[in-house]
Amino acid sequence: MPDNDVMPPRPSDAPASPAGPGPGAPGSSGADGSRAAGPGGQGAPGCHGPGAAPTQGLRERKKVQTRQAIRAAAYRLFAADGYDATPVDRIAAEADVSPSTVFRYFPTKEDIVLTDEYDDRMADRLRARPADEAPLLSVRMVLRETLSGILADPAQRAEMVQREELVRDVPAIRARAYETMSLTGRILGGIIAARTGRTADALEVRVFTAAVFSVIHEATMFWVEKAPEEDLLTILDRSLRLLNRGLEI
Amino acid sequence: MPDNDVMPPRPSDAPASPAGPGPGAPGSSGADGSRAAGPGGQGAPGCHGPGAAPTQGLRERKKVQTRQAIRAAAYRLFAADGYDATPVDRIAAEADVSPSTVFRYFPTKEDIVLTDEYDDRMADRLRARPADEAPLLSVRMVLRETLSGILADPAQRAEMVQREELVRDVPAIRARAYETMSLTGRILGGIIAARTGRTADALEVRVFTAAVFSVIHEATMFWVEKAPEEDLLTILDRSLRLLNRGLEI
DNA sequence: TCTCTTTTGAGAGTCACTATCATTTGACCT
DNA sequence: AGGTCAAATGATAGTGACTCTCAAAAGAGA
Repeated sequence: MPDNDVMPPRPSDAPASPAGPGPGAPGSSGADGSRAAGPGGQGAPGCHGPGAAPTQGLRERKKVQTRQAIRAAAYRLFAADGYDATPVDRIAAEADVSPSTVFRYFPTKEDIVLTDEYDDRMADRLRARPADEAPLLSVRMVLRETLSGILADPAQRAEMVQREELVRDVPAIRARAYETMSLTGRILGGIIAARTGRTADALEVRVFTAAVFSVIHEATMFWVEKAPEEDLLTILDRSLRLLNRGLEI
Repeated sequence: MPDNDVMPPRPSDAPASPAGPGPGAPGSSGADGSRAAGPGGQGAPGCHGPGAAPTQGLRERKKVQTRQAIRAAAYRLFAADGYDATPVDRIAAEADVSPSTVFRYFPTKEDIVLTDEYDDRMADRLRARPADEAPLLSVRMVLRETLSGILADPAQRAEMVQREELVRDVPAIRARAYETMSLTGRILGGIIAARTGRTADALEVRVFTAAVFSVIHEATMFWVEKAPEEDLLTILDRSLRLLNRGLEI
């Protein structure tokens, strides 16, 4: 049975399994390969110089291409006509693939917007922090490391802003964003648990990750809604420090 | 222009309005009238004693009846066959109304499960707390007052457990639950803001409500998943105290 | 009982998604 | 080159949640 390398897990899978993420790694499928997938992003799929060894086989490169084409088409149409007014069929037409192919690459329309590639990198960075550091401080540092890279690159920054605007404006996307958040939270929870000698499903660990991610989300929303020119990192720092102060406001 | 008294606001409404809740109160429509709407709940729609004056006209009473019938039918079928395996048409048939009527009463299938009637009461109780009390303590007290009432009544408790189980198991419902949460958060935010001399959309206020509600949600999930016999109030207290300690774990 | 308004039901349509199957296409081997 | 196999694609036909519209039914008030 083929079971399609291309297909990430559906949100409606595993409806009643309280266990951690299954063998088929959730979150990012790592298949993207190149940054700057945004509209017009020319990226660098295999351009390590003229005549360099191709990164992978033709098949793999085409998959990355198709994925980016669909995403770029979608972002373009969403920006022009709005999310709800853009049927998947039109995205498929714009990306020059069949509707079925779109669903093969992205299990839901929302996932075209919400495929997070940062989770793995953040998890690695978190594991790299000293084990005796206060968990909340570790999170702040990791956030700083990860985001400063993204915000520095105009293309990545623009894509992030557009995505957060969609999160802000479209209920369906916002809803999935929460879900993604709590999934990422589980990864974080595992790391924090290991470090503080608890199990990942201990109440304290879950409360910690829920609060942290919810605050990160809210701070990001504040940023796109109210202060897009201000420094996101500053806003996040203010927010997480408030959390660290026990929410004494 | 009729504009249907029965119809609560859709989740997809107001896609780009960053302003607070509009004039048409979001959250609960207050149309339910009686508690214990769960399966078999006989409640007390107008039973203030034999021969007492009817609460309202026949029309209003029928609306409440229909609403409860749909909800009861849905809960029954969801428990028997599962949420995804139960089409709205079958709920309509079971409740003996047409499919269109179901959608007139509940804008989405998820809303059949997630109509919160507690928001208004909690908001009132929060406003009643002394203004100089620490916000987080106020929230804890309000939660205690509200929940102890619900948990004491077996019918209400059973309905709450069933609802939280659906939130736990069904991604679509969980997603809407987050949305409901952040909507309720806005109400809370308004009250906290007024009390601490800020605007409702100040970063500190938003971070506060986001953290609080997310923790309440996570603690409740912990309760249904891990410790349904334990006291929910104790779990919530532990969680909110951890939050108050600045998440030092 | 008559009229007005609200509520309901019926029907057709849209769109996100699923399942299936034949066709194409890159990968690998000789 | 040519042939074989597995994987990716496209076309087609569903299902199910919703939306819109309009005519019939039923409570409210005179």
